[in-house]
Formats: sequence, C-alpha cells, structure tokens
Amino acid sequence: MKSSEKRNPTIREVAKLARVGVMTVSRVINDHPSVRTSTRKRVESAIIQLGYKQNEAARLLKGGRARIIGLIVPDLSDVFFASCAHTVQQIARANGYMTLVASSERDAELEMQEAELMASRMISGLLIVTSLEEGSERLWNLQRPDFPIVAFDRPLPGLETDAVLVENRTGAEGAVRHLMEHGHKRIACIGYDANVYTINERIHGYRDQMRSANLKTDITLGLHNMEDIRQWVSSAMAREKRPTAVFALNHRTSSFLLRVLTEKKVKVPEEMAIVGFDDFELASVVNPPLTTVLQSPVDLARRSMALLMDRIRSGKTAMDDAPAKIMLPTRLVIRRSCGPHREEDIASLD
Amino acid sequence: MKSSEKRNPTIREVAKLARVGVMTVSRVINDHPSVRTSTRKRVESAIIQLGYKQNEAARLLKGGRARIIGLIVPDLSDVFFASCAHTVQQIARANGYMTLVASSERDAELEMQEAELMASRMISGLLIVTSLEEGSERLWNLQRPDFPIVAFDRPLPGLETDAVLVENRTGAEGAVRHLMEHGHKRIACIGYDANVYTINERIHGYRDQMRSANLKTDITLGLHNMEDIRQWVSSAMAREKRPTAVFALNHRTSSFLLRVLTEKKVKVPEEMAIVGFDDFELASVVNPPLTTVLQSPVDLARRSMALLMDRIRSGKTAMDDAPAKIMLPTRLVIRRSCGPHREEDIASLD
DNA sequence: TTGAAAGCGCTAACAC
DNA sequence: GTGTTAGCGCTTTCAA
Repeated sequence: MKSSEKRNPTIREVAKLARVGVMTVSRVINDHPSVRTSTRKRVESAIIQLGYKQNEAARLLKGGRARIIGLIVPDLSDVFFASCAHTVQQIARANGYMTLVASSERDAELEMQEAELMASRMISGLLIVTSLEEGSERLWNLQRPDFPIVAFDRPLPGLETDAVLVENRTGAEGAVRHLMEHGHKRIACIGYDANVYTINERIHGYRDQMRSANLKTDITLGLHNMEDIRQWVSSAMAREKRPTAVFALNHRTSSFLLRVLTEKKVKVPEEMAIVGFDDFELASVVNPPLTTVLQSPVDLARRSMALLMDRIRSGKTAMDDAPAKIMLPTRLVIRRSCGPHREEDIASLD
Repeated sequence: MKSSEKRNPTIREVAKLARVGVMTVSRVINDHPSVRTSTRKRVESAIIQLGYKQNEAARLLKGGRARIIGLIVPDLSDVFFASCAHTVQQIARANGYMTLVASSERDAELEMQEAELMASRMISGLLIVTSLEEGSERLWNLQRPDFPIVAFDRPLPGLETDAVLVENRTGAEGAVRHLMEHGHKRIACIGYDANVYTINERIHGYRDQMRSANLKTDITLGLHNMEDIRQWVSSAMAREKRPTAVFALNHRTSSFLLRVLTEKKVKVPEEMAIVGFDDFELASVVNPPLTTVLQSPVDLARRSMALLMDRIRSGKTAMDDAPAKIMLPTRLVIRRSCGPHREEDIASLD
C-alpha cells in the first residue's frame, strides 16, 4: 500500500462526487452566499469524505495571496528579537498563517532584498524591524494597496506605515530620574551603536532629563566590548569629578559594565549605581541584581500582529487608511543596583 | 505613473522579445543544456531587459517544490534555538532559499501539525528539533522520497532520517571528570525536565562517570524555578555528607543555582563547585564566571543545513540512501566556578 | 442558484 | 536545437 503516492483530491473530484459543478464547490470553499443549503451540505460531506484540501499554488496563480506573513528583524539570534519572532509566529498560527523569517544582519541592502523576495512570493503582509536609516524608492515600491507593512520597534523612514514603537525616550527619562532621586548628580550614559533609532531616542531621553535638572551630560558611545568598557571605567574613575552613576543604553553594556566593576572591586551601588535599558532573564541573577528599564517584546509583537491581521482582513493598508501609531510604555524594574531604596520598590527576585 | 500596477512579465513576453518559443526560455531559466549559446544569450538579455522573474506559484502548480525550507524548534524564544534559527536562515538565503519557522511549544501534536502544514506547502525540506517522544504513523507519512527531513539536536523517534546530534553524554562525562580532578567525590546532578533526549543523555553521562569512579550518584530533577533550587540547596547543605560540587543539566539551572548560592553566602567554588551544561553569553559575566560545557548552536545549524541542502540537490533522501548521523563534540570552557586550577586553563574572560 | 469555459504562468512530452 | 500543445487546480466571467 503506497498511500504516500496518492495525489491530493482536486476540486473536480469533489464536484463529481457531490454531483455539482466545480464552481459550486469553489463557492462552498470560499463561503460564497449564493449556494442552496442542501447543495452546500452535499459538497461539504464530499469534501470531508475525500479529505480535500485547497491547493495554495493554484490559488496563488489566480492572483490570490499566500496565507503567509513575513518577519524581518536585524538579528534573529538576539534574545529580544527572538522573543518577538516567537510571539509573532504563535499569533500567526492562531490565525491560520505561517511565518517566513529573515535576519537583515542590520544591513539595509540585505533588508530590502529580503523584503522584495517576500513580496514577490505574494505573502499576505510584512512585519519589519528596520535597519534602514533613510527612505528609498525601492521601499516605496513595496508598499502596494494589497500588501500591508507594519513597522515595529523602529519606524520605517520616509514611509507612511502602521508602526508599533516603544517609549524609549520616556523610559530613559524615568531611568535617569530614578538615579537622580537617589541623589546622583554626575550620571554618565554609555553604549555602542549610535545610528539606531531606539538608541538615539534613549540618548535623547537621558539628555532631556539631565538638562531639565541642570546637570551636565556625559555620553560615551562606541563601547563595543568588555575591553572598551574596562578602559572607559578606568578613565572615568580617574576623573576628578567622577560619575557616581551610569545609565547603560542596552543590556549588553549594562551586564558588561557590572562585570568590569566587580572585577575592579568597585562596589555597586555604593560606589557606582547602574540602571540598564532592556531587561533580561539574568538581570535578577547577577550580583547585585540590576535595575533595568523593561520593554516587552511580547507586547510589541502582539500589538504589531493585531495591526497586521486587521489590515490583511480589512484589505485596507495604511495607504488608503490613516496609519496607526502605537506607543508602548516601558516599566522601571527596580532591583538593587541603584542603592538604598524603599522596601516596597524591590522587585521580586524570581 | 503607477508603476506599482504593472504586472510581472511572463515567460511568453520574454519569448516574444527574444523571438523564440516559450520552451526555449524555460530551458534557459532552468539551465537545460540543449540551447545554442547564441540563443541563450538572446533570451538572457530579453530576461534582463524585461526584468523577468520566475513565478513560483506556476512552477509549484506543475509539481515543483518551493524554494523554501522549514524549521521547527521547541521554542523560538530560547537563545539556543534562536541562534540555530539565525544560522539556518543565513545559510538558506545563501543558497537561494527562504525559511519558514515554527515553534512547537514542546508539544508533539502541534509539532506534527506544523510539519504537515509545511509539507503541504511543498517546501523543499524540513529541519526539525523534535519534541516527539515516540514515533507515529503521521510522521511516517511525512517522509516522502522528495521531501528530505533532517533531525537535529534530538533524533526523530522511529524514523530513519539524517540527524545531527551533540555528544551530550561525553560532554557530561567530561564535566563530571573535571569536578573529580578537583578532588570532588560527592557530586550532585540537578535539572528540570527529564523526558527530553538531550537531558537524558547528560544524565547518562553523569551516571556512567560516577559509577566508573565508584561514586554514589545523587540526581534531583523537577527543579523548575529559583524557589525549587533554593529548597534543594537548603536541604542539600543540611545533609550530613553534603555534596561539594554540582553538575547542572542546563543553563537555567546553573545560573539560578549560582544566584541562590550567592544569596545564601555559600562560596563558589570554595564551598561548592559548579559546572553547567550549555554555555551562555553571560556565563563569563556572572560572579564567579561559570565553567560550562559548550555546545555550538551555530555548528549544529551549519551541519544540519549542509546535510539538508545536499539532500535537496541530490534528490536522494534518507529513504533511498543511508541516513547520515553526525555527532558534534562539546568543549569544556573552564572559568572559575570549579576551584583551583592551572593558570593555562583559564578561559579568556572576553 | 448553478454551471461551462477560459485562462493564470509554467513545464513535460512530443513534434519538427 | 527548438517550437507546439496540453494541462497542473483553481477562480473569474458570463450564460443558463
């Protein structure tokens, strides 16, 4: 018995079994209203009996869209984006869609290529965390009335799409304010890549907060690895008016900083307080547990997918309709890296 | 100018422009040998001139396979699998394939559904980290002569597929041996889920190594969160002959354990040594840096993809050919959580 | 409410 | 070497 050789039943076989025309079957499949209930019943049972399944390729060929959504992120191995991808796929599945993913490797050209490839596959919609720093005509050409694009985490430059973003600026302000409330006046801000939307927003937040408190800003970027951070710490600690607190722009920087300070036996938070942007699983495990600005990749993905599925279902993209802009809040997770605090502020360590 | 309305050029238009038949164009596209070079040139320039692109849907309809590979993992938000996914997608792209991903959420039924869905989309091949604990007929039916499946990290129960696995057992043995070399005799082994192939292998390795040294095994599973680990530590430390070292079965367990020991002011490695299975980014950042058994998700993905692409290209699956079994080694990354060591053993901390 | 026929863009099979 | 024809399974007319 070579059941694996059996081809899938076609709409024609269903039609024959139900003794109707193929069109009637097609109508039943796409639940078109004008089919008599009795006919519909007959067709439906024939479908079940034969185990008939729609052939996507044929539908595609006739100009339909594949029940697939695309997801492009800068780096799929990054925990944050991986978490987004996971949620996106879960929701896509729940809606009967599959998920095509791609890493852009933070490269604008690669990102465009992947997006075009996906579009040419007639996917139903695209979710994208862009690495584009400026708009391009190629990007413009992608946006078609029947191809919804939702930007998340970062807006698509020069394109009127739906977007789900995080309150990076407000989050950074809150972090810096927290440090100020602990009496800190010389608060440094460190990180690496500067040309990323989210990081820039955080820097803005830091700057605004410092200025509004009449404090001098102290920003160092380009700290790519632990060695860079070691050097920064050495020189910072040697300064006459050394910083007493650090706002770290991302989770790599904050964890590396903590490690370097431990290495150099600088006590945290007594001699140097830290707030990091981005919470991470081990933030509560390191010593001392890090106070961080939490942004939820799950929420980000959820909201973006909700938007995208809406667009797909309604058939209206941001081109006809007003584009939606959703801003997601951050939350300051207070642990122990910022010094003395009221007990009720302590986050659960589990 | 509404260039976005323009439909893609078809093979017929190319044929007309090149003044040849459609078949010749088709032959050029699929680089069939029997086309005169001069004709080929003409067709090629027509293709470029028109910006012609193959229509996958039409090829699919004719029974071809989509240039897509599928990837199913238990949990896409897990750093290890995310890293695998990233590498898989990179290699797929380099070979002109796109990547369809799905999380099985460690659920056998969901995994089967996703696999069947992917298969029904006529993807070229499937890469899978299975959560299946036993074979099933549905699984059998998936394996067709033209649908290669490669299992990685864990073998597919009851199915003769290619597989790329990690030397979990040997890795665990090495970890335990390392502890023994530091003079430890009472070595505990802790972790959570027990019904996972990889974890079982590690437990086997631990057991074998302990037995061959005539030491008593001391295994505790089901430690799901930090609280469970706290309790385990309390009771373990209270024992008359308390363990002096722990082999942690995965990275969550090892990092949580370290945190609990720090909390309880148990000195690592002086009072308790630790080796964890699975290296992780922050292993060198925690205090003390953890000695771990490193397994490379990148290698795992690379080897699996190499195998899969081979199968796709050759058109021979593990059904006609002998299935390949590749075992990847682990590496013990010696840091500071196992006590005194020779200087040359210290891994770079960066 | 239903059905017949005409393709969607491509390739396999067979002519020339 | 090259061209012609006949579908792949479906949906979109259009007619009944």
